[in-house]
Amino acid sequence: MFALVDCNNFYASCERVFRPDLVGKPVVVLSNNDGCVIARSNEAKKLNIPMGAPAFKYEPLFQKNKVHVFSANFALYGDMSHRMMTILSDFCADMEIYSIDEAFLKLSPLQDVSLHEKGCQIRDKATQWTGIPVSIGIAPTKALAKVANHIAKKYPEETKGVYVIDQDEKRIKALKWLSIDKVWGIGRQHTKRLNAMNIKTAYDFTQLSDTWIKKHLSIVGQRLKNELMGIPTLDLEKLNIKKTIATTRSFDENYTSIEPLKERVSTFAVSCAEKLRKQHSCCNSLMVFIHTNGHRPDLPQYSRNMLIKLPYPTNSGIELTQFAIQALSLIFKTGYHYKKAGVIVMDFTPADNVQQTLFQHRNERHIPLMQTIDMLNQLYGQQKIRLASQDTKRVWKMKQEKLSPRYTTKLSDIITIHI
DNA sequence: TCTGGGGTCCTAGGACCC
DNA sequence: TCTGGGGTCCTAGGACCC
Repeated sequence: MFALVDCNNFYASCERVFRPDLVGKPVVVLSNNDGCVIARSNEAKKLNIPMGAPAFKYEPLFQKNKVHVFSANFALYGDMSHRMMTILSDFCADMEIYSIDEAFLKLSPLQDVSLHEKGCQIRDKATQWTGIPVSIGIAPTKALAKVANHIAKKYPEETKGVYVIDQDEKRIKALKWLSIDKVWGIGRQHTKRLNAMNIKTAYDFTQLSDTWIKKHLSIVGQRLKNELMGIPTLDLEKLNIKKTIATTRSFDENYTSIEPLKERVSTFAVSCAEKLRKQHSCCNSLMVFIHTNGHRPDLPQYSRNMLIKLPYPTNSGIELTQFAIQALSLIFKTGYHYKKAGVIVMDFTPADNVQQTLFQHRNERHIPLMQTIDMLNQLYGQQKIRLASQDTKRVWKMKQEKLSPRYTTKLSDIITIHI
């Protein structure tokens, strides 16, 4: 059986762990730049604040309802996630970390307790040890575990946050209850098409013919149907090596010249290189993109990307920066207000198994240099060592007006308790 | 004034090979 | 009159997830 453990309103719950005074009150967390709402407590959801709501448009509603607003604090969320996953892995080594706030556990047959009791044990320990409430769905397939999780979340009173689908009647009842757009793997486009055919629930979906599903939703849809029918088709995926890595940001203001863009792109390339080294990969291709603000149709729009094949695989921040700046220079045009840029690296090879080429290869001396930079940055704080092309004067700032302390990852931010 | 960031997988079609 | 058959690799685009 698969158990899906999902943290409730994860980012909002993280903010509450060290602010117990906020329990029962509406809390929202904003995206980078304090742009839009990316997490909401149940109380905030009840105020009809949608996911992705632009913060500036909802400011009056926040004020009126005393909504507690936070800037995204990914240092905190990442650390809390790590704590959660560590606790879950104690219960079950056979685990897939599916996202920052979700994990699938593969439960082996239990002797002493029922599945439901097991789920309750996991829920209690996870919540007590991290302070974050979780919901758990247990079922014979991953897609059905997702369905069970939905039920646990939707009916916290009745289920106490744990729901098990272990009989066919329960499976069918659940599928008839779940509307098609809530099914894992069915997004907006598929919903539109299915609704047009009068397919409204997950159950309706399982009644479609294999041929139709395969033709219109490809093999992915076929797998989903199997899973919903209770036929295990998807297994845990444990390989955690990424296939693409990106660092992209919107800017607080618009840039019209290439200089500030060069600085941003350098910083993004350095960040990609760091992430590459963390997973011991080198990349063979790099893409840079820039674009104007799509929400301003009154301004001239421009959007381009440039993908370059590197002459040799590398994870050196210096080399990637050089290539990224080259790419940027090729696509930059004056006369536009740039709002966003990014660097994406792809086409990886293992760092310890790099194929050399005859004429050009990476600067080997960068390897120990990057190790030293990584070490210093880890010791003295992120980006302590930077390239000269980066923002050495710390001019660039993300809008983060409501940032909470880094309670768990910064010594000076640890809370003091007065007794 | 102000609207996020980071991923995965699949398919069709073109270019190429013998 | 009539013009084969069987592959691989790559890319862009579309769908999805959190």
